[in-house]
Amino acid sequence: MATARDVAELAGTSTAVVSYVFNNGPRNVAAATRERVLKAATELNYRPNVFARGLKAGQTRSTGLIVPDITNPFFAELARHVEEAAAERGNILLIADSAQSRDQEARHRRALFERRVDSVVMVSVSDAPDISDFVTAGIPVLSLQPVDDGVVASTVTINFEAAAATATRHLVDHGYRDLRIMLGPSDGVGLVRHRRGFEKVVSEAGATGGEWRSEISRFEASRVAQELLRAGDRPRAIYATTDEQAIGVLHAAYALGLRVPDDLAVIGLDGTKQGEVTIPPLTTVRQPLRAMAEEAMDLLADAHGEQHRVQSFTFEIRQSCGHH
Amino acid sequence: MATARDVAELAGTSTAVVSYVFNNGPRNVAAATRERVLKAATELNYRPNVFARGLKAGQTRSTGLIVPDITNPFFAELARHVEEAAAERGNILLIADSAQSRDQEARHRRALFERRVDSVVMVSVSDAPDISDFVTAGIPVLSLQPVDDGVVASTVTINFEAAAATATRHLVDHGYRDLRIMLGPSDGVGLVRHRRGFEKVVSEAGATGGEWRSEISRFEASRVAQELLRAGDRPRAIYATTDEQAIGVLHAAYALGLRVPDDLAVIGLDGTKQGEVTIPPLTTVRQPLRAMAEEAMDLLADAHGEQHRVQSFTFEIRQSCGHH
DNA sequence: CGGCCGCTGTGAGTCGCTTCATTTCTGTCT
DNA sequence: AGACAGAAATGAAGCGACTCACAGCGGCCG
Repeated sequence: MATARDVAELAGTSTAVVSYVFNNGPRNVAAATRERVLKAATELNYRPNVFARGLKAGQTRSTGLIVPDITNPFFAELARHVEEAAAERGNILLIADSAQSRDQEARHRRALFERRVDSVVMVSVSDAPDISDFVTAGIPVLSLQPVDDGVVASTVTINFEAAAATATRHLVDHGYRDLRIMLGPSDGVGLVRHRRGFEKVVSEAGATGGEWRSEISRFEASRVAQELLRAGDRPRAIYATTDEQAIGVLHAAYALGLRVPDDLAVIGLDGTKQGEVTIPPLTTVRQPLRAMAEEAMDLLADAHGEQHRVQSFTFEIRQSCGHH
Repeated sequence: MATARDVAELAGTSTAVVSYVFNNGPRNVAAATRERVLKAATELNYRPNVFARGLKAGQTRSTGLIVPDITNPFFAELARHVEEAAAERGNILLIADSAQSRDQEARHRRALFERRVDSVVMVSVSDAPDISDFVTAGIPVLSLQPVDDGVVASTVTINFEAAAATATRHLVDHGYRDLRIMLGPSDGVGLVRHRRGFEKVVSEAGATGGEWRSEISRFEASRVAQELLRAGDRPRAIYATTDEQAIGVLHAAYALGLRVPDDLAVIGLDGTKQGEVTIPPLTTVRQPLRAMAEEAMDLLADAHGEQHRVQSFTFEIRQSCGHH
């Protein structure tokens, strides 16, 4: 493995110059010298050793991403966007999957910390993740989901209350009077906002509401929804706070022989691409992942204390809600 | 951030001893001293600097994983299993998503190389990825999909020819006589094996075969399948060489008003969990991801030259093929 | 009682890169 | 031509952990 010294020797110069060339500074290098160095580097297939660099410079040009469940396509898409945004800014992204487990998440936090990532983007399994290690080490953390007060992290999110209200209003406006909201398992701000948006619209419309909780997985959501739909007072419409759960609801309806949207309207939230090819295609509130990822990386790069940004969502009407 | 020197001072000893304690060797440390060191380390929240360690030791206890498309749940599940297998062996996993792009894949290979991963697990976008950097640097590479001759990498795969034959035979045995295979876009050994297994069974049975090609995405697969199904000589059964494509076929049928399995039987290959909640649930050949991940990490740890291991698949019969 | 062995502990060199202080070079102005 | 400013290049000092050669210290044997 070639080192900077090898390159320097071949180019007839010093390691300092090699470093300046590869980092575009902090000193200037004459064009001719730069050429020689680059040529020598190519010839030797030289790559700066990340460890030596990280050791000396104290920064690693890497960002960590923690997602609660990489098998959920929403988080997979999110990872892709964050990766791209990081790459555009010259950073590499370390993706860590918590597999829905708080312990795994904690393990990953420790691993990222030890690898001295410059910053962390996270969607935690919980609403109040312990990020004190990062905070005391001065590593900025940004959450792409609302977090409880007391968690010192910036956030980039959509307005979930408005999102829930939009979806619910759409259902109400099209005549549905018996609705349910399917919420996630944890009890934080996120849940509160979803519920508020839903209930406000329901009560204004004088409709019937009600909530169900499920783990964020299509499998659990299907199980829970089957219970719900088998019960006597089956609702006519369900708003699920994630697409993953909405897909479970679609399957539950299928399993029970109910037709969507004729017997049951379904709306999700997230806006993954796969909503286009569910059966039937899923009406959903789309989070602007690309823009959120960009803004996240920008905020982390500047890192002027805690920031909270709200991005706007779009409502994608497809067939599962019955009115397109 | 506390260093070994800080710990040593607090414990009244030298950095060498701190190192011996944290690595259990290579020198012995008296029990009393070890205690003092551990206590000091806890007090200072000391973590060995990964970069200093990696620089000196030349190994990083990290493995890279390159997948062609993390939004494909099969690869997401694969990533999770490989991550677990790596963690059990004390390694951390760096996940890289090629996003179906050869360029991205090349970029990730470079990034992993620079980060001096000890080994690489990959599923390439192509059948003959250029892994010469790793090879010349002595970093072992293992592919979880068959690769063309000339690629110096170990492999852990199932027998695709047998898998295709099993699925096809199931269709033939249940009376289907007009079949199609949906293959992926690239032209390597993988494709050849799938095709061979399919065609052998088709011709033995005197049935009608035929092949279609599609990108590995449910969206493209749906588009391609809609063309296929709209044509005059619509087949009665389709075997897709990935679940992702099979799901696209399911959607294509839905979009055209065909019922699965009554009008069209569908079988996939991969065996992701989500096949349980597709509409209808998907019959599929399951790859033993957990076992494959374990064996992959074991082979990479021992790294005795190129190895090729074949694992056994299972055939999961659900409703999409019409006979359960 | 001297010599030697084995067990602990220490100091310093090393990994490859970045960067600062310093030297060397180039070219312009008087 | 001499002086000098500014640019370019260099050498060397770290960054933090690992590890080797070596020193200190008992204890045991002859």
